[in-house]
Amino acid sequence: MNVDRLKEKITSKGMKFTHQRLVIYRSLCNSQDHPTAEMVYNQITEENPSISMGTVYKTLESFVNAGILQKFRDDQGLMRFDPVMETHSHLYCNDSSDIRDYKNPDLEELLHAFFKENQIDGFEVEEVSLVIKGKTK
Amino acid sequence: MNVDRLKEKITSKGMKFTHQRLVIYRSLCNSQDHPTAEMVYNQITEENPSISMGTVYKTLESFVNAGILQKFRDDQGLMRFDPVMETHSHLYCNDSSDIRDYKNPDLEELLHAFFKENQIDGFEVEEVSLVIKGKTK
DNA sequence: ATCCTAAACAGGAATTATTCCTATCTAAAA
DNA sequence: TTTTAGATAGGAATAATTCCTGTTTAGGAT
Repeated sequence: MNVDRLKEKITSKGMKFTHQRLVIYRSLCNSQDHPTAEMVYNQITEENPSISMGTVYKTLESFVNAGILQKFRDDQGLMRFDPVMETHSHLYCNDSSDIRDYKNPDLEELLHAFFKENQIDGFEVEEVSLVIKGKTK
Repeated sequence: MNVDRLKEKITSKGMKFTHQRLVIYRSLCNSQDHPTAEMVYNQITEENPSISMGTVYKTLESFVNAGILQKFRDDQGLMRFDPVMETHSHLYCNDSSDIRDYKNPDLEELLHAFFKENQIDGFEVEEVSLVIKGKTK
């Protein structure tokens, strides 16, 4: 994604466009590994040594609030950030800390139909996601 | 569950039976709210003021290793402990930090069949669980 | 029943992800 | 160009969890 499109993404949500936000958002868009705040910091810090850890945290949180990123917790309790906004599941590798994306519309359809059919007493389902654990082959 | 059955549960896994383990395991068996280590500590500390926080953490971890408890992370990154060992899902209330159990054999069957049918390239599924978010009605 | 030892415990220090605080700076509207 | 609300840097504070060490104890052996 080029700078203009990154800028457009950021400003379209009413956020000021800053160098820090560009760098942090670009880092996420270029990564496939659902990085933690610290991973983002390590990735950008060589080219941008003046960007502080606090800014990374605050910026990631702002992106989540603006609807540009999703966040979730991994097994170790670390917050992970994900630029893919569509509904999808994650594959957790039991042998490493790898987390891959898994998207399957059939599965979503299946689950949607299931919970429409099987109402839960005293609970209104709003969002269902899967935690899939296993081994990379 | 009476003391003898609690003791049997603990010793059958090759663990020494101690007062601390009894109290901590009993607290979990009597709770429905998937408590954190701190919640367990608060629950037992009035009757057992000499049990330390470190012991609560270490004991819960030992139970998990022995296969007496399950653990998982909630949205806030807190470790939650669960005496229900069978496969089941959790309902996360969006308005509070409540987490309820949800068990449905049909759903498990459905998911099992789905992943048998839909192999994932380069990944071998070992365990699937659901994160269900919504509102308590 | 007593002794012995590996394991468990209490208490507190250390670690670490994350949040908070505040003085300074800057994007972008006027 | 000026103005100012919001963004940032840097570091202190917080909080869940782990680690460390000296003491105690469960339960098998004597």
